[in-house]
Amino acid sequence: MNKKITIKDIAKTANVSVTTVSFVLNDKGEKMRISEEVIKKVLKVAEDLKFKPNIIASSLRTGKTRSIGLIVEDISNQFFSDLAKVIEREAIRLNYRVFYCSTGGDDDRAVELVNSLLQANVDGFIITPTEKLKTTIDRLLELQLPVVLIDRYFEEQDISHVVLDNYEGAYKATHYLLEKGYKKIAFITNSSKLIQMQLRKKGYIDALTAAGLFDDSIILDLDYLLSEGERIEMISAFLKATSEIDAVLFGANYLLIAGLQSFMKLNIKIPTDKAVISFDDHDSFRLHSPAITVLAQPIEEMAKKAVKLLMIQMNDVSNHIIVKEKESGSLIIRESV
Amino acid sequence: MNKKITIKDIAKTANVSVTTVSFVLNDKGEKMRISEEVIKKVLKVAEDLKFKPNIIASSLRTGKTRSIGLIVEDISNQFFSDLAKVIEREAIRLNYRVFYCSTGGDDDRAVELVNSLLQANVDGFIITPTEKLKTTIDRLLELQLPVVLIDRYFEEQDISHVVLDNYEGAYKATHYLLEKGYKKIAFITNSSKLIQMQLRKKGYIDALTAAGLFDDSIILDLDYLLSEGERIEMISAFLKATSEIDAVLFGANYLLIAGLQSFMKLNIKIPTDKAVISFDDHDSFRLHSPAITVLAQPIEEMAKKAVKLLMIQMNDVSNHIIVKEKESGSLIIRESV
DNA sequence: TAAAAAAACTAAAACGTTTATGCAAATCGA
DNA sequence: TCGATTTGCATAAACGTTTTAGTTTTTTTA
Repeated sequence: MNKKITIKDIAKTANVSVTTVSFVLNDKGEKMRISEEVIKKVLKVAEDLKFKPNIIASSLRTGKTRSIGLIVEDISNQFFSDLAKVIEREAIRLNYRVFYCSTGGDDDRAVELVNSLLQANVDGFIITPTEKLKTTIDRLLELQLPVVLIDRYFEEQDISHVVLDNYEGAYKATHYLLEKGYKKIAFITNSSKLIQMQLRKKGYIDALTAAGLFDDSIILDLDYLLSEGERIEMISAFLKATSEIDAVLFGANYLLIAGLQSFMKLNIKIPTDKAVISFDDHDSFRLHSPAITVLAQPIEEMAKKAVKLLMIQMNDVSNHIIVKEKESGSLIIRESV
Repeated sequence: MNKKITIKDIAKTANVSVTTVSFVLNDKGEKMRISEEVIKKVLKVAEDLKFKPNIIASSLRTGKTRSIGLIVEDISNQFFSDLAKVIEREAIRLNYRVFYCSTGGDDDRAVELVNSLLQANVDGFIITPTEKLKTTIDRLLELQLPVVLIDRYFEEQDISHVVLDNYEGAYKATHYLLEKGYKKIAFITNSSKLIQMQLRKKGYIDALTAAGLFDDSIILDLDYLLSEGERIEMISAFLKATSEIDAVLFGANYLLIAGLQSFMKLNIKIPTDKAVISFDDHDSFRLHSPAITVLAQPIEEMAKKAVKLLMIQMNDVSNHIIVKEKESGSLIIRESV
């Protein structure tokens, strides 16, 4: 019906060239010495005709799509969905759209997603990397594409990232348990080689070692790809085998979600039988009785900062500015300790 | 460095025209009577040069972007993030990318998001509409754009949608409470005029009316835009004012999330003091003790069906095929009744 | 007063595809 | 055997922008 208005139509009705229209609409009117008068006329015509620029055409010419690719581990995990929500909001505010995808912790899938986003010509990436994604990310860096990692990074890779200060967080949480008099503190984590888990483990170990209470037999490593049922099984088995422990630190929210079910199954009472702290907050943890003490990540700040770092790279084509942000987590004390 | 390979490059090295290359790569070789021999040669060269088509250029010419817009109410609500996860997976499987956005229940924002996606030239929309989005969606229909609504729809609008059978679900849940002997059953809902809430309410009312037990003073309507704190306040006040009720049906997961905190505050025990059922499942509800009985939506099926209905419309340019799907919810009986 | 510089625009190429149209050579029909 | 088809490909226009390289007119300079 009412066919699309193009800058050609504007040019025609305003009696100027498309070049002029383009300059004006891109705010380059002054720089290109288009007269005040013409600028006003063009602007008015564009308004009158309700002109909406064709982003595709613009993208083809400029190579920019005003879209960013967001790759997280699992959108149905509240930590990531909260993160995604803020990132999306910030992006839209800056007139960027976001393509969202979940890796599910699968390396191959992650590589595919990167390739897919690459083909879609996204202008930049915000990525929660999987274990072996380093070389794929190296490729992006070689292509000079803006990338910021979030939640985790690779030690040997020079790249902008924003992560929790996992070491400090784990140390703080463990120390809090020690302070409260717990002595046999277990750590349930995933077997990921990724830095964020390694640092959490290190913070835990160092805090215990400092207190002379470290015992490496009470650390449980679970594969990320286990089903929830399997996780519950394995945690239950672990708890049975280590009945002497008096507190448990969980390395991620989905681990405690399984853990709580194990506790229920084994009829272990929190905090009387065992104290509990988890990384990452979650609706379930607030609502649980007793409410769970957590080491919460400042999601809003982290998301905002990630977008900011990405924009810095996007606006600075020549130099690849690298900023490494480490955010401090906050121990939210509730009733589980 | 290694500049982008285009079909022009392929044409040159294969000694054919770009037309031929385009035909071959789009599987139109046979139809366009390109010889077997040439087809093979072109394919080989494309492979050798590791050709990746430029989607933008293709989009500009064809008007198709192979992307869909997904607008949900709130990605950080588990119901929607679960939905989004499946939709994304299905879309990628079909070689579509998805732009994801949350309305936050805000009409103005929803309109903006639609416009933004429109400008991005998405090929189709999957939308959880807000209250006043009907006319905006009408616009999409006029533009002959594929649209499917999910979770809710407008009664007077002829459009594909996939929703829960909310009436049946509410009736089933209420009836279950009646069966268990509860007589004063309250309903806590949001004040949305949207059909899905109205049907839930109707199912509830009809079930009670059939049992001769309907009392409209024990329905609590809460505005969607209230903060969680305010919701807790209002639910608490309501529970105090209506101490005679012996069961509560919650119209959505986020309402029970507030409700559980009210129960805790008022020291009301489930299910001894009051029985509880909620729409939508949630990690917290499984983990809660007692675990909450819910009317769960078949998210996986709904998401898959939504994508399927969208694809039907996308592949059939001429006719706007309308399919209205009503999925049956399942009452997951746990310990809160 | 003529040459140089500045101001105010515009023509046309380019981005990488898709596709309508064209055209020569080979095949067919009568 | 000669016009009509069919086969097998190529030319070039088109999608809607952005941007380079002009061009014309006006103003400044010397």
